Amino acid sequence: MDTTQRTDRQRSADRRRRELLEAADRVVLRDGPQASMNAIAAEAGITKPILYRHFGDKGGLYAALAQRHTDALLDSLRAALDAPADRRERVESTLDTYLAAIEARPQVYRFLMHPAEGGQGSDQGFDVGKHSAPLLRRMGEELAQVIEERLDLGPGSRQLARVWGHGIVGMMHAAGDWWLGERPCSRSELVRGLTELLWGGLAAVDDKTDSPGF
Amino acid sequence: MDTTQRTDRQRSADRRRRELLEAADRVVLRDGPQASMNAIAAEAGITKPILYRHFGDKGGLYAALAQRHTDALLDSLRAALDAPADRRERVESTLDTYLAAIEARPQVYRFLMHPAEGGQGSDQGFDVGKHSAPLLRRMGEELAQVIEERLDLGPGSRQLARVWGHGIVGMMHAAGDWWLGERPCSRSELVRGLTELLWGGLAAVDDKTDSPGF
DNA sequence: ACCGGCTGTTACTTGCGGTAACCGTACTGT
DNA sequence: ACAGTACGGTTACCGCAAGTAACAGCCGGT
Repeated sequence: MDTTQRTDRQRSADRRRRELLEAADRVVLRDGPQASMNAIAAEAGITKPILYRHFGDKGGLYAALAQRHTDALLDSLRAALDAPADRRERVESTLDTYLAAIEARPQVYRFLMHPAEGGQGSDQGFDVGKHSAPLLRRMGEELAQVIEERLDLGPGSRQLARVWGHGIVGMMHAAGDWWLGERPCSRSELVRGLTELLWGGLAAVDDKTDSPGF
Repeated sequence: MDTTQRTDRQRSADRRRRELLEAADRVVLRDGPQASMNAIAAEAGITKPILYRHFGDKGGLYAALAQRHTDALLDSLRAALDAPADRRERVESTLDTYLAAIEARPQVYRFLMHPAEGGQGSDQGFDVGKHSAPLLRRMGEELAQVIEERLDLGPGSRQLARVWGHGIVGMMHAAGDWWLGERPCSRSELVRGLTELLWGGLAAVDDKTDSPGF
C-alpha cells in the first residue's frame, strides 16, 4: 500500500536531513566542535526538538556530520593511493592530499578529531577502547587493506598490515596536527620529511660523530 | 618581612594542592575524564569553590593533573631512550615502555589524550592550533631533541628532527590506541611491527606478484 | 579588643543537552 | 463537507555541570 507516499515522505525527510546537516556544517565550521544544538537549530531556522527527532542526540548529529566529511576525505585519499605511480610517489601524494585537506579546513578537521566526548546527561559507561576519532580508525583500516592487498608481507601479513596502517596514519595525523599549529615549514617539506622517515630514514642515517658507534 | 610565614603558608597550600590532586586523580581514574568538579571536591572531602581557588577552572585542574602524569611518563621514556644500547634496541624499548604504560593505566592514558575540551561557560575563542593533547606535543618535542642531538641529519636537521619526532610519536600513539581498543596481538608483536616499519619496512618489501612492478 | 587574611561553606546564576506537551495544517477516508 | 490523523513545528520545562557571589569561622599581629 501507498509505497509511493512513503517514498515521498522518505525523500522529503532525507532532503530535510541534508539541509539540517548543511546548517550544522556551517555552524561547526564557524564555532568549532563546541557548537551548541541551539545554535545549529537557529542556523537551520528551526528549533532544537526537530534536530533531536532527526538525529536522536548530539552524538547522532555529530556522527552523521562526521561521516560526510570522513567519506569525502577518504575518497580523495583513495584516489591518491590508487594513482598509477610508483609506491613512493603514491605515499607522497597521499600525505600531501591529507595535509592539504586539513590545511584547507582546519575547523572541520578539528571537529572530526574530537567528536562526541562525554555526554553528561545519560550514559555513564566510559568504555575504554573506541576513544579515538573514528576518522583515524577508518583511515587506518583503509590503509591497512591497501597495504595488505598490494604488498607482500609474508606470514602474518594481516596483522602486520594493520599495525603499519594505523601507525602510518597516526604519524600523518600527529605530524599534521603539529604542523598545522606551528607552521614550521612548508607542506612539501613536511611531506618529504615524513616520506623519508617512512623510507627507513631512522635506519639509514649515521650517529653524530661524537656519539658511540651504534 | 615575615618570609618565614609566607613560606609556611606556601608549604601548607602546596600540601593541600597535592592532596587535592591526589583526590582528583582517584576520581578521574574511576570516572574517566568527564569527572565533575563536584565529584572531585566530594572525594577530597571539600566543596567546589576551594578547587576553583586552587586551580582557577577545570582546565587548570586538568592541566595540573595532566602534567604530573606526563612528567612521570616522560621520565620513563627518557630512561628507555637513553639506555646504553644500540639504536634499534632503544627504539623498541621506548615503544614498549610507552605501550606498557598505556596498557597498565588506560584511564589515565585516555584522560591525558582528551584533556580540556570545550568549556561552555566563558571562553568562545576556539583557537585553531594547540588542539591535540599536550602530552603528544611534549613527547614529540622531546623525541625531536634526542634525534637531533644524536643523529647526523645534515642541513636543516632541526626541522627534520622535529618532523620525525612528532611523526614517530604519532605513529606510536595511534597504533597504541588502536591496539588498546582491539587487542589484535601481543605487545611485543606490535613493537616489532612498528620497529620494522620505522626501519624502512615500506621501502624494503616487494609488491605482490600480481601487481605491476613498482 | 579589633582587623586582615585564610579556609571553608551555602546558595545562586548561566548555559547546555534533552524531553514533554501542545499547536496548526494538510492530506486522508467516508 | 467533515472528522481523524500524521507530521513539522513550537514553547516551556527538567536535570546537571561550570563557575561565582556572599557570607561564616579561625588565626596571628598590633
